[in-house]
Amino acid sequence: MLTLKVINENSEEVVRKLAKKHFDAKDIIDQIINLDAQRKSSQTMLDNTLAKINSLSKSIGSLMKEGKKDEAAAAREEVTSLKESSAVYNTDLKEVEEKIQELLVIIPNLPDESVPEGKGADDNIVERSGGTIPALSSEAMPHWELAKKYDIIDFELGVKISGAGFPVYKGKGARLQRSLINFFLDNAREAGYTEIQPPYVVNSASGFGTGQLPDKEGQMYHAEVDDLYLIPTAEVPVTNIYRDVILEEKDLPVRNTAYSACFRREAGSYGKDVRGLNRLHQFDKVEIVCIEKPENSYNRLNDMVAYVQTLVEKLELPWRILRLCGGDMSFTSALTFDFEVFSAAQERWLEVSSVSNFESYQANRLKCRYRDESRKTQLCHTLNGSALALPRIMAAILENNQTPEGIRIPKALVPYCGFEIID
RNA sequence: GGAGAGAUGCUCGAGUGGUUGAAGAGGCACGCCUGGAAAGCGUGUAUACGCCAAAAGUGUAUCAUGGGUUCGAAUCCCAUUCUCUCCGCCA
Repeated sequence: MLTLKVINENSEEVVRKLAKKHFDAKDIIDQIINLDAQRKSSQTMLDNTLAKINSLSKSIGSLMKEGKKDEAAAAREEVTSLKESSAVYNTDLKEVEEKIQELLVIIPNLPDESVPEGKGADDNIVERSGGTIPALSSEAMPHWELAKKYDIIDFELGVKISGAGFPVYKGKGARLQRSLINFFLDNAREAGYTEIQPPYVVNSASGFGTGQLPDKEGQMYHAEVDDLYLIPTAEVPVTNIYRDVILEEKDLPVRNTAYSACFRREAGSYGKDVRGLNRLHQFDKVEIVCIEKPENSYNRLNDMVAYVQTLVEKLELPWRILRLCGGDMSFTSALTFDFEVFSAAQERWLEVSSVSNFESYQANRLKCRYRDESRKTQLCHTLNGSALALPRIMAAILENNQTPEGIRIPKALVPYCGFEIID
């Protein structure tokens, strides 16, 4: 969430920037500024009252020692009445703080100046692209048919065991999955990321820290008995490592990578988008998470994008990078680059990675700070990206590399798989 | 799951109702000392929010978390969470 400081000091800029996300912030910002003024005055009143109570209480102690019982009793009475008013101020303060919080939480992050105007996916800008789209024969099959033909992914079996969106990978399909995970983790490690194995369920404080709660509660699986949430991405546990943490400047940048299964309810999705591997309730992903000094965060973002590019290149997939427009960006992001690979039989671009700079928006929720040169604490910037999400990579590999003899495995993966072809 | 013990600052650790934001030790930082280092000596060492134009300063809150008792709570009471020990179960 945004800081009160930013809202108070740059309210016009905040409203202007949020317009790019098609969020009309004028009223909310005004409300917050008013509430914040109330908050300050309530706090001042409360503090002054408490200060009086404290000093009177102390004097009672010494009056009792000196045997001045009457004076002590008088002080006691005064404290009693002060306590009544302090309770009122305290209630006021809590109420106003809650209201501010409720409003802060519904304001999206400010988009960076470089974010293009636009309403939706059609307005995203292609930054660059590479690879070649293969020319497939007219008998080319989409990946869900290939999966059946070679018996490597069983969607119906997943329905039987769990439900739609929980495929069962078998034989070379399962091995290819495992190979991709190792390939991604090894590449990340070589690029300087520290490997983390996080929990796959998190508490609500973690869900709040990264922004899934309270607004996206319906998108997570919730184990109610223990009040734990299945993670929708490793971003949640890995970023929450740094919740309520003050880092030293020398600790930055933090660069972590983690593999996890990801669980998403995907309530409201339907149609061709969800066919086959295109959208699942459980899928595998390797994530990269960085924490940076504010002045370095956009360089870091570029590094992360460049790194993800090396992955799609090594996998020999046709790829493109999109700079998301204001209307297509996530709530919490300041700047996002999406990676898409072309799935040649479906003839569609599939999003396989989303790399974002959240600036201090997430860090403010997390209370992730660092001590700068002058030993002052200030909010870090957080960034993350998929590197990469497996199912759509799998879909593209299967479709793009299909031949009459079978499905050819990209060279870079062969050492991981132990086979060159699925036949 | 059952029984018991516990949770204090960066760490260890004292503190069972009244200048305790918190003794003492260690660590760390800076300074002195030294040719340099060690030792020694000295100083400093939380966070958040208010007040103040700002610095200086100062107020409030925080001794796991949330409530309660009291003029006053790290200290007493209740609930929750977590940790440890023993028993049970177990990949």
